[in-house]
Amino acid sequence: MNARPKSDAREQLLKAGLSVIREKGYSAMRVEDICDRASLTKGGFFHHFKGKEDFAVASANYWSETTSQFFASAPYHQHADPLDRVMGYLDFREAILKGSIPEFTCLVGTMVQEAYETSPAIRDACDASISGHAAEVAKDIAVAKLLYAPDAEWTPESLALHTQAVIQGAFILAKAKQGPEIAAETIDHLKRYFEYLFKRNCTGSAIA
Amino acid sequence: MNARPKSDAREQLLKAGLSVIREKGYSAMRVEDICDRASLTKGGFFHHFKGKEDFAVASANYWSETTSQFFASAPYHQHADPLDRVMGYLDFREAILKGSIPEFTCLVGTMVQEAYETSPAIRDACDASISGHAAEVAKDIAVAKLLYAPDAEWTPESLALHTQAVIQGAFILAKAKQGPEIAAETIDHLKRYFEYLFKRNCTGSAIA
DNA sequence: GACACAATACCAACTGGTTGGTATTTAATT
DNA sequence: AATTAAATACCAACCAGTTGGTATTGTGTC
Repeated sequence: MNARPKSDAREQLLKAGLSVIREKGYSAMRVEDICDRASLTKGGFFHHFKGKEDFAVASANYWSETTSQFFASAPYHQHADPLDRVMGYLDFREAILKGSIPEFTCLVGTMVQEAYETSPAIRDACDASISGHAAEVAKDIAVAKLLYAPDAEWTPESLALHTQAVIQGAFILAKAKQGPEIAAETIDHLKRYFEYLFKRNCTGSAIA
Repeated sequence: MNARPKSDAREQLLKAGLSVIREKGYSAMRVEDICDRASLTKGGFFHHFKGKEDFAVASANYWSETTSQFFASAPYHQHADPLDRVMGYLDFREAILKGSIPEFTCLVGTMVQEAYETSPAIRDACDASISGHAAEVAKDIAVAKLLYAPDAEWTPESLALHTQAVIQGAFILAKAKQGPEIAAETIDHLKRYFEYLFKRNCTGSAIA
């Protein structure tokens, strides 16, 4: 049996990394912080990872896996209409702004700010995570565009990346202002932009 | 003579801080990095600042001063029409995405991500910087709204903060993707949103 | 204007706690 | 027996902050 319990210590370490890095950032994270939270000693940590940077890359990849599963199982995918799926995605992003700030903010958005100049490996892993998620969103946007805004001049890819930028920026504001309220407001603006783009504007309903 | 050169060493230190923190972040910044770039020794550093955290707060405040002067002297203020000033601001934000990434990205947006949990003093200084700048932008937005969208349901304050969120998020994408191009694209989306909000839409011109 | 005196600005060397990483050993699994 | 997983103990480098001292500048006093 259990040919691959695969020692869940590694996953415990990665889970610990997600929370520590989102609290303190990558540089301020100490290897011992991770070990403490995972109830492991340093010897164990260095058995599973080559070093701190290697761990950060693994954390970004683990983040990509867990978040893509999380979004893949989200309810908005059930809508038949692609625009409903897109707007459902935005509603979902807003709805999950719950709990403490480290709980709802983005690991890779935090980490890339610290490591983009000093660690190409970390930067690439963060970029892959953000761009990969954006590409998923872009799929629904592309189909919705064909249906509702076929002649618009923007591309689905750039709109999906813009969406990620808004969300990342919302997290920065949430951190500065100590709460998710402003983040939700900025996603509201993004939703209004989407409504305009997909021609639910010009009916007079959106503007008072 | 020169009763108060006021020792420009302090300002040299602060200037060094702006570049080092934008390159490596706050935690990875070493006091000696600052000293090296300012051609000073550690003794000199600790003469001017109580410690690293105190320096970070001073850096955020220095950033607020220099950027507010920079934006105050920008050409877009000369427009008579408030909406022209608002759109000019966005054009200006896009136009200054030049040079290397540490040169055009935001000090306080970077720093608050690292320090929001661990240093209330730094967080507050970063928040004051972002919110203060947003408040300046909100002034023109408020006047433009009265003229062009008086009944719209959004507030000038929330739109100004949304604008800062987009810009901060654009910086994160620029860091992940190693260049300003995506940042410019996301500001293009923001400009399109503003055109919609201020009723330059509904003419069919924006959408092919 | 000369002198004492005090404050400012800065430097070079040092300290001590922190921390990423290693070497060695022990326990479990196959 | 061999491989993997994890613990204990340790090290060397790093780095924020300290100390003690030296120029330089400003200020009050005679």
